[in-house]
Amino acid sequence: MLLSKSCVYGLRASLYLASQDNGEYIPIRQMSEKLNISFHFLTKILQELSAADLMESYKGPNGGIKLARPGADISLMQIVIAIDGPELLTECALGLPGCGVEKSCPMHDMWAETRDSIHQMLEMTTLTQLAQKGKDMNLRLTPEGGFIWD
Amino acid sequence: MLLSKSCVYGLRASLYLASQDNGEYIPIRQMSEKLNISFHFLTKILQELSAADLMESYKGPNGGIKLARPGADISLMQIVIAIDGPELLTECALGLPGCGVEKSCPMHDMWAETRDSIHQMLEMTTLTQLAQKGKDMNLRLTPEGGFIWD
DNA sequence: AATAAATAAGACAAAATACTCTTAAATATT
DNA sequence: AATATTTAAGAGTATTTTGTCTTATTTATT
Repeated sequence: MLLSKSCVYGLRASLYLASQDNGEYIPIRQMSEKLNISFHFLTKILQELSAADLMESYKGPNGGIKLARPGADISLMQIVIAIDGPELLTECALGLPGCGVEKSCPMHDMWAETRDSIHQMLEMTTLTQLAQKGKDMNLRLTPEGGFIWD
Repeated sequence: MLLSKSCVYGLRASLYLASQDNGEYIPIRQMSEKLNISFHFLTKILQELSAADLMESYKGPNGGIKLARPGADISLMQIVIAIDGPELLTECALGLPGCGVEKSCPMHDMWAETRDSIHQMLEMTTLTQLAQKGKDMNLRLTPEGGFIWD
């Protein structure tokens, strides 16, 4: 499993927000129902993203959550690091502490390559790119197969 | 985290065995001490690999475990699938069930590419290759930085 | 036959992750 | 001011993963 479940939920929520007409706050409850994610659990994840300055929340009626910046300025990498931390891109494939600093493990080089391609993928892709693609091609963002409208 | 801890332990043990003069059974206790992995936990993992016909065990004095086939005929992929299952190579990056069969998620294409490069890496690499590399270059297989001898 | 060395198997415990529930705080509306 | 709507926070539960411990079984050696 590449990403934790929390991280995957965070990505889906981010894409949901990036697909909305931006500016206004979206209630977490609405989003949790659309995306089929437990409301309280999603709230916690979004709090992490807010703490990382990727989202902003507002309490009270008409409150909710929104992206802190245009989706074009937020990469998938930033979401992943905010939730799962940087370990995916730093850890040894064989879990050996200090691998690479002095001695490396036998998988070091090949894993560095593969890790780079994962890094590239996450770094180069913005929320807006994927949101646009999802809208244009009517792709899936929910378990049921819908995007943000249905 | 790409691979589970069990899987990483399984890979390290496999590389340890592939680095030995082949043929004889290696006691699990010895291996667990060298690799700094809990003996009973490692035993369980090796049982999974035995069940997958990747290893063979023998009870009693002079017993232990060994590769069921030459290390050159066992890829990292086989170890990974035996322990973690095929999910890494089949699952949707956003965890959406049925992604790809009818509708795809917005990450589908890019994840398919990255996944392929992971697949390639694991499929193309054999235990013997890495064991040889480890011996030749005196690389790290233990937390302390040693290979199979020290 | 007895003993010792090894894996097999299963119960158990601890830790991490995933998820739920309750109460508090903020804010708009009436 | 009162009420309703929303996030914040923290306690609590469930599940999965990781790790430990005990007992049984197999087999070589004496």
